[in-house]
Amino acid sequence: MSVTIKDVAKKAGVSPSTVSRVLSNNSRISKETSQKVRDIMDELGYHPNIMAKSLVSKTTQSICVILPKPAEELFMNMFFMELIRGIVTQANRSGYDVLISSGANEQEEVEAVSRLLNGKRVDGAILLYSRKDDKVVDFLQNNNHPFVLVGRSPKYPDLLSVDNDNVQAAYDATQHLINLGHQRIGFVSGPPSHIVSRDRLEGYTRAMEDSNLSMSKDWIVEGEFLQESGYRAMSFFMNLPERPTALLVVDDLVSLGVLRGLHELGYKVPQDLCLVSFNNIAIAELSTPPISSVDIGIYNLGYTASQALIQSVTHVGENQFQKRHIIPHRLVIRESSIFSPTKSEVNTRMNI
Amino acid sequence: MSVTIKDVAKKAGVSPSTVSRVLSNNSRISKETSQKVRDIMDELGYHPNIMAKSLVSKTTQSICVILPKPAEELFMNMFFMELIRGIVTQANRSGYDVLISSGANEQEEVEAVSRLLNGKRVDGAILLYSRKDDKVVDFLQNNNHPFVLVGRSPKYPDLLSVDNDNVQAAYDATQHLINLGHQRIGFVSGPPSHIVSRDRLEGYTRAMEDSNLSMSKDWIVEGEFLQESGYRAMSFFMNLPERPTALLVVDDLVSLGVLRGLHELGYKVPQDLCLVSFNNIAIAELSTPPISSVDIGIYNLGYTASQALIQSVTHVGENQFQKRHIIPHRLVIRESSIFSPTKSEVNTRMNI
DNA sequence: CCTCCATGTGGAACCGTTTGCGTAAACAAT
DNA sequence: ATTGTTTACGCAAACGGTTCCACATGGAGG
Repeated sequence: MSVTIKDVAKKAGVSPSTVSRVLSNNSRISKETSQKVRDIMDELGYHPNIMAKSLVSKTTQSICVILPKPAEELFMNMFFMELIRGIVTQANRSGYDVLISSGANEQEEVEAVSRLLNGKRVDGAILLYSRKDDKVVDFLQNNNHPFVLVGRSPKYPDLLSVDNDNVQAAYDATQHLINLGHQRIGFVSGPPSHIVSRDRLEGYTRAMEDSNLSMSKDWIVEGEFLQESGYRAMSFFMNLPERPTALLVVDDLVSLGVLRGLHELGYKVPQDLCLVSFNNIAIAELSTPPISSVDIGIYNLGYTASQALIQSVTHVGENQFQKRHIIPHRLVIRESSIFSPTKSEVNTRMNI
Repeated sequence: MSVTIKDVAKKAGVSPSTVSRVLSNNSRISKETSQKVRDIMDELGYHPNIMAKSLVSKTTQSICVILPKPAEELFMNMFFMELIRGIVTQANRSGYDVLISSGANEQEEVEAVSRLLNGKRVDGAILLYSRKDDKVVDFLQNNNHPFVLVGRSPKYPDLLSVDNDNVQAAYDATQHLINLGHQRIGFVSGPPSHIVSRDRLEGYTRAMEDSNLSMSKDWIVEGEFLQESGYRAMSFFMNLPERPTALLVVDDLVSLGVLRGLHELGYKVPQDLCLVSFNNIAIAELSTPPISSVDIGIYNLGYTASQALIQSVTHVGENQFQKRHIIPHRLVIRESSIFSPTKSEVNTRMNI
């Protein structure tokens, strides 16, 4: 049997209400009483029961985050851990706890979220928006539960969301390659159903157009967010009569596939082909050679998502705060796009 | 205002107790009443308030897992996500929720855990045991809260724990190299403060001894669980008058460093040096060449940890169940240790 | 016909907090 | 001396459930 507020009250010779008021030290309690109660609390090892507190306060001081389905596991592992770290750090700083949930399929996800939100176990949810259509989003909207999307959705334009400016990110990355003298730049995209693929493609296209560089359909291939897609894209590009001299790749993992393919065929990066990709997950730095990548601030995405959500649950009703949060990106240049002077080889990249 | 058990009771023309009994369908409620109540619940969209339930039942149906400090972030990202996935999946299957917590330092970790466990927000904790000394472990033990360790600890031998047989794992990996004909096998270890380094070193040593292969101190170098350590170890080994022909590496990330170093110096893997490492995180498969690695079943570690913890909190007092769970490992052989026939190069590995 | 037991349900206490309202005491102002 | 105001605290209801106990009903057994 653990020690309750009543035990403290009794031992201190006051009422439970007084102890409660000491706990939330905003009320008018005399210095002496307050100190005495605090001493007793320490002595007895009192810890307020969070469940009881949230029963009456009608707030749980916790949020949940929905893990995507196992199918997307591989792609998401590094990404998601970083995101969670950001979320948990921010949430804890605001005195909130974070609950992780998942479901084997969309239906299970909805059930899990329903149990958590409707059952008043959490105050709000963070979810990764991936597909164009999402039953979880629909559910949360219909029951108007507070939630925030990581990513953006054309279907739900004015939801609370945290995202990058992927168009600009792709523009910047492409511009980087153009500045290096490249004119024939290919783009390895993801599935067109993902908005992020489309945004990055758009940024790429704009940058090419702005520099009056020609593009053909051959310069653009679509795939999944998987290594194999990169491998296939690579062999497609390298078999072209006019090969590109640089590639913009939608995700680091895909880049890894490109890299492996090139390695197998005996091509060198960046000498034979330059590479820039997106997301800057750990493997970008760790691969051989390290991959230039647009850092999208995953931790920051999580941190900001948590912040936005908690703000919206604590100030429910007030509608004046920002809906869309754009996290800044930053191009991290590594060996895959720039010839490294530490290696004593002939730089042939400019002879294109 | 959400719908409560009383609303359901009133509308159904029964008492709250009856509704409660319908919810936990074990009591003696007539078929018709039960059905009627269920219908009303659906109609009203009733969801039991989890907080209220756990206030009286004194069980929260949730556990927490403590993230290690940011310092270990890099090493842990992929590992931890996989672990969490295992934990969450199992927990959800058992009707439990999982709460993620972290702290900037050990003191903060203790405070977080104290708040969660003493505040009765969670029923138990899962934690990664890393160092030889751990305030969190001490805290949990002293307040005898249910918890399970992922990893093993020589200081606390008979705690509830989930772990691999790292000695055997290293033995198997070494034996694999020996079977391939290697005689000069080096070992790149982690920090000796980590029990996992010591265990794997022991397995390596035993295997070498069992095959009557000579070892010198030069064959064993210690480092961190970082890429740089691998890089340094590589240059140490390659400068030796008598180089090893194969390396056993304590972690995939370290292997990546070795690989990069070899690549820079123009050496080929596995032709010039064979590599086997541990953990089999995603990068092992994705690197060039793919790294042979001992899969330690990270998901399974998490899954089992959750299972063990939940079992121990639901059957508290009963002391008869298993304390130490050993998760099986499995050597995954890839190109880094075996010459791949798909590549048309001369196999020089056996000419050692 | 009376008792007994099984079955189905209601009443009320309780879980550990918070909080609105009430009040006693002390002091200031009239 | 009476009234008003402030300060410090207690009482009790509420939050939304669960569960022990009581009670009514209806057959079965004697």
